[in-house]
Amino acid sequence: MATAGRPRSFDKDDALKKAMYVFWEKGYEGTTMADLIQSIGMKAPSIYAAFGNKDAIFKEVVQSYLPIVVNGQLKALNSSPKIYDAVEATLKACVSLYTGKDNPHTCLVMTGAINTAPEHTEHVETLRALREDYKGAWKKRFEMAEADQQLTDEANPNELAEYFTTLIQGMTIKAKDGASDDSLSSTSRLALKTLSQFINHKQT
Amino acid sequence: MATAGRPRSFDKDDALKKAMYVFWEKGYEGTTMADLIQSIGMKAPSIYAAFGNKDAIFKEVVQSYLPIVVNGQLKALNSSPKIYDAVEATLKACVSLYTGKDNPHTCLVMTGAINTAPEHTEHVETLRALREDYKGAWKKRFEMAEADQQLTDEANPNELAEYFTTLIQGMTIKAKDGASDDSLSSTSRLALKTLSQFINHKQT
DNA sequence: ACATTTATGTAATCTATGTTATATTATTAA
DNA sequence: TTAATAATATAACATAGATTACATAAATGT
Repeated sequence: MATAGRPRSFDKDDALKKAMYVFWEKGYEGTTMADLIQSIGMKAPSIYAAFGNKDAIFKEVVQSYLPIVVNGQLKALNSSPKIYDAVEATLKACVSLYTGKDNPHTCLVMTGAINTAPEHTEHVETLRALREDYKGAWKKRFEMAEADQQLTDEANPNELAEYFTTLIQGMTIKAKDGASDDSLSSTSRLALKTLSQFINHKQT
Repeated sequence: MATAGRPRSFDKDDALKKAMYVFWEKGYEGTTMADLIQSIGMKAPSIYAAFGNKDAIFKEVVQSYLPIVVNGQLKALNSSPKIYDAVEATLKACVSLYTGKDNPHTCLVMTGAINTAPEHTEHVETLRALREDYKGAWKKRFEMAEADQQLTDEANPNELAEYFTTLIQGMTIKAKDGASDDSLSSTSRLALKTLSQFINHKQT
């Protein structure tokens, strides 16, 4: 039921999405309120009324960004029972995201808040924690593969997770620098050569 | 011979070094003139007289940082005629730099200017070009190895260069997030497993 | 000694950017 | 129709950060 008062003349979710793309492309420090005002198409007071301040908008933006990673990469990570195929699919999902024609060529979580002023280290820490979670998801997937005897004795889930997430983090900078889909794909292909050495081919 | 006028009461090279560490740790946007004033220990007018403005200081800082990469990583890249050993040594040099106890845990060229305001994209572009040069050095090294028949026919110098520099860029973010020497070292070890698959073991 | 030159510190200034005060408008409830 | 509520735009405000004006200090050259 509608409540009293003048109704909002814009859709908040739509505005959030627009803000997300701005932060995604320019990062927290590179984004100004003027940028957000322009992309959302509403004046400052309306935006402040709807979201709070710049920090609050960024927080909501980060939350609204997460499903992109969850529904893309983390879903791909569990898309196949075969660990090699799952990793291959996940890297493909990364490359698609980082070179997609309808979105900024990087990852908000990876490059959204690198060098902030001291008063905004909160966001740096938030994203760092998300990167840690992200690596945790990879580790868990490798532990599953290990339990499933798909990995050799030499394989270490934690090390493999670090290896792949390091590579992916590097890709987000490469993409921001303009790396092509082909370029990132061949890097993925090379990365998989390491994984293949840890795949257990014996039948149990 | 000394020229007329009151002599400068600080050493410019020393000041530049101090400024370098600040920018190295905090990046262009994360560094304020107040930070530089404090670390150099001289007031604004003296710093402006010696260097110009913040942009000019950053430019000098970047130039003064380059020898660290050249004398460390790029020297390591040519430290052995054997490509595998050379790459291994280079990765080791990276890890040492990114976890060294006397310096910020990242690379100024990789993370020094990621999200700047539009008026400072010049620095983003400068660092991007340096990253390109860096990758070029890797590519050249792999081309040498190729000419020396150390690589298999499947090996592609450009792809190998992209692969390793992507990984190294990822390491700079991992290190900034607090990754240990051991962690980065094991990532290096895994990365080398890909390279080993491209090493030509035949005698010619 | 004195003029000239350059560096220095204090304090002001300029500017970009985040945020809010005020008046107005559009809606619901009675 | 009128009161209450909430959103809106304009325009002002606040603040952090880069930069500079000005007076003073320390050197050189004559």
